[in-house]
Amino acid sequence: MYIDVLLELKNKQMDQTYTYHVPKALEKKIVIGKRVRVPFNKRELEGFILEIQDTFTGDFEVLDILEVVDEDVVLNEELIQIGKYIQETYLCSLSSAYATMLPKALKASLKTNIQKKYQTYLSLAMPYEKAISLATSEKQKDLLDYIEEREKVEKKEASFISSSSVTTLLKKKIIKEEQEEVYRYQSMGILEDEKKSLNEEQQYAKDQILKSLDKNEQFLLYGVTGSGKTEVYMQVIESVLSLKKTAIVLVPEISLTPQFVTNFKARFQDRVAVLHSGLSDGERYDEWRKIAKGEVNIVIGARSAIFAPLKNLGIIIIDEEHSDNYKQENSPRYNAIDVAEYRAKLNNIPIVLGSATPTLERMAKSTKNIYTKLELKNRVNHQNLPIVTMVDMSLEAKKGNFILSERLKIEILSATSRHEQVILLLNRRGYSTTITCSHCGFTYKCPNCDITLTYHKTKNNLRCHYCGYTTYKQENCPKCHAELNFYGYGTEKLEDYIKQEFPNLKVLRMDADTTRKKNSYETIIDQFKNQDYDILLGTQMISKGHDFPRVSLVGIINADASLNIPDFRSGERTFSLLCQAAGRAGRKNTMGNVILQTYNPNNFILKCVEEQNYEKFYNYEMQIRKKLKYPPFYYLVSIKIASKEYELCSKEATKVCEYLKNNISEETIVLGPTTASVFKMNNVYRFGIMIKYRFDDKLIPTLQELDKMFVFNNKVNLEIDMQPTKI
DNA sequence: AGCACGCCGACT
DNA sequence: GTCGGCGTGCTC
Repeated sequence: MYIDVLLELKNKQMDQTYTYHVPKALEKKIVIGKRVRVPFNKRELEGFILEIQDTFTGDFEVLDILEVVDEDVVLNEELIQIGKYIQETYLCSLSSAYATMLPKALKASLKTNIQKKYQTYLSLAMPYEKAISLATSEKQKDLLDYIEEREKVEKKEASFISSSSVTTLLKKKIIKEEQEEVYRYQSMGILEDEKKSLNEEQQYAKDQILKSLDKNEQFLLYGVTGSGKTEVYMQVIESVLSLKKTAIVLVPEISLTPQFVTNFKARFQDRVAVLHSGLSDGERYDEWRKIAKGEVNIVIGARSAIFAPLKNLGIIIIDEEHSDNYKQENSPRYNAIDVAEYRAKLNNIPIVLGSATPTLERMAKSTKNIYTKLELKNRVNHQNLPIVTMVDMSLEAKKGNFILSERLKIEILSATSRHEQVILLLNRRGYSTTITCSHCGFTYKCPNCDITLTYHKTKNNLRCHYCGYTTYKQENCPKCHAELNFYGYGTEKLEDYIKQEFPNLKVLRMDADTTRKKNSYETIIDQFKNQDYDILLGTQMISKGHDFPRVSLVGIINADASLNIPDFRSGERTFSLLCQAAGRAGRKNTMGNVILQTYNPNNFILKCVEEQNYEKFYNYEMQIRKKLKYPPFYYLVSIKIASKEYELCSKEATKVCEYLKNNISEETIVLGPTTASVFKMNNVYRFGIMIKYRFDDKLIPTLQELDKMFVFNNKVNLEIDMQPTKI
């Protein structure tokens, strides 16, 4: 017997299977998808069995495998196929595809040493009466009684009663010990749950989905914030489970959606496995095995949960479909939604994509009936959407109000005087974004990256938000010793300012700097929910799906910040972010009030936010996308060429561009090379090339060829990003 | 990636 | 004379 083994070698050129011979003794352990230990170039490696053959007809010497690592299959047939899909779609190596699909413990690498955890249990080795008659002391009899009562007892627990008796009884074989596998992750206890009745829209959505449970239909569940999408998901899943099928639910980021997970746990109890970033490698391994063994029927998790080895999959649900988090930003740059669609097709099952602000790509597909659109127009219990008021900050600036407008100050005071809470969104952390000398124009810049440093007052240092470079601020200009000016402001300064302006109000700040520690995110959310504080201010993480029943006012401090990011999707992101933030206002019995501060009051996107009019935003943005040949009208490929040597990088980028133009369809547009948006990062220069295409048979083979050309180039790195979400 | 082989500088 | 610097070549 011969097997083809895929080894996890970082070099792309080596991404192929290698043939090995299986010694007779190991033959019956061989199954496709298990890992084996093999000799490879004078060392030992692990790899996946991908093919089994009876004969071998090659002209090279084959070696024997050393060992079969797994008892159970790691990569089942479906996962093997998904890996191939990822390799082809995102032009990555097959081994790296499988590596990202699996928990650390199951990767084909000898470096991990995460084992199953066992507990030892004691039980009687003979009938109780006989055991008692053989006991030679009271202690032993007590212990036998104790074990008899409970059938089996954990060894640690029994030893606590009398460890010497345990040893003697074991030696005399009156009791026996057994190893049993235990799972490390302890889920929360039983939670209260009430099944909510659905309104007409929700019921219709549910019925439509249930009609298609045996079809590969794609649904876009377009529902405003607070329209009860979660309840629809849960009731659909209930029906799926009753058919003895299973479900995957993807959320953007578990830690940002504790409410959502809690609801599922309460409804489905221990039939749910939650894959979140807080699990240790051992816990993750245990959860994975629970899923593979069919001990749970629902998996909730972020991006990588789409690879959960559930059998008999019945539905895939993706919440907050518009989130950037579904796309992995390092290789393999896969998009979990594409993988989900592929997996749904493989299983011939429906997929449901939910959002209050769907991506243009998916809304466009729904107008072409590729997706079935299901709309939830009303908030449950008939609440109105909040009222958004735009404030022109250029007028405020003339009055000397640079951070908070007159209007927002008044609203803050009025809301807090009614004991209502306030959320302030400022999508920029730190204190000041730029420090410049008033005399010579010196600006603190990162020596490794091409950007200005952000001043953090708490630590009194200057930090690069790209590479983490940190330096200390001097009192005066390091060049000419003149006075330093601070420009731009972040959450830190906003916090300072609020404390000054409203000394009687209690303020809580939440951003990447205050949530670094484990659980600090939950702590801040809980503190705010418990109404220990009047104001919660922070970056976009405060806008995620939380219910704060007492919040009646949301202030968007600088709506322009995200609008001015140089990315064709910045308008879409701004609309989505601001609508979501606005949705935090007035969720229960209170009318929501949103103040939107901007220097661009005529900006069309912001006007759409003010009206909370998705249709208007969609029609406008689609026109722009069409004119500028962006998705959903064109597909994109982004290529990044990076090197520590500037000249070389520039030269290679030009060459790549020429190569592309000569080898792909004339219809396809090649733009660049241009310097990447952060031109120099971590001392590496970066050039970007953008490809816009519709149909091009030659593109993929050309990109694959290009990729190969750079494998051996250790001075210049080339990375291809298929359907990028960020430029 | 690693681990070998291979050909040149400072040292017990 | 060696020990070891890391260039490049190969891996079923």
